[in-house]
Amino acid sequence: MKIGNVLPQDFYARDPAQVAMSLLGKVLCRVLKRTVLAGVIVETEAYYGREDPASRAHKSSGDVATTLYGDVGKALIYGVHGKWLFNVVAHEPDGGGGVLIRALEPIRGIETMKKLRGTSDLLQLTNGPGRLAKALGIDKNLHKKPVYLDDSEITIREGRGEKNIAKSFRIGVRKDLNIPLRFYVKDSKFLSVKT
DNA sequence: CGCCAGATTGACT
DNA sequence: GTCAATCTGGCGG
Repeated sequence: MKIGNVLPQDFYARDPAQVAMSLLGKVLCRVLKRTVLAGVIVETEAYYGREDPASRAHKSSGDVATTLYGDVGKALIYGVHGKWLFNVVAHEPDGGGGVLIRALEPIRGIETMKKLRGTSDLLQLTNGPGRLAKALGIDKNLHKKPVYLDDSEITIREGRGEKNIAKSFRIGVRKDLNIPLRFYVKDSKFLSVKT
């Protein structure tokens, strides 16, 4: 699997749902010390701003909400239930929103990921937002880092094209919108939930 | 200032 | 099936 160039910042200057769908098949690349950890994105979810009851920007003016309305293409690390979740800020110029990365197919640094995750089961390595964050050594230190700079510790790059895309409602959300905002590669073995 | 909820996971009864 | 862990921000549950 060849890892391509980083995606430009304006890739993220679109509707979050568009970006979420376009990110499938792209490669999330993490440089940890000297090791490259990477995986193909196979599952994403879109979140909007104040109008989205599931968004952290819904009734908030804190740092996370501000970041959701700030520069696109920045990593947004969100802590919940004792885990770190990895998002990318993505929205149109006048809006707010982001994309949650929910699952990866590991392609580089698999041994390191196994060590970080404490499991040797390839299929369990990155099949969930909290799991992939742990497998890639993602934590609050990466908050607000740009993912569109080639020498960044965390980047998103060109990968393979995906056509077999399906959608569903978001996972684990109590107050969802009435539209499907989860996107995934239909036949991937690395999804966070079976479909 | 303390308590609760939240986009989850894994351990335990 | 139930429960707790880690962290942030809103609210007085």
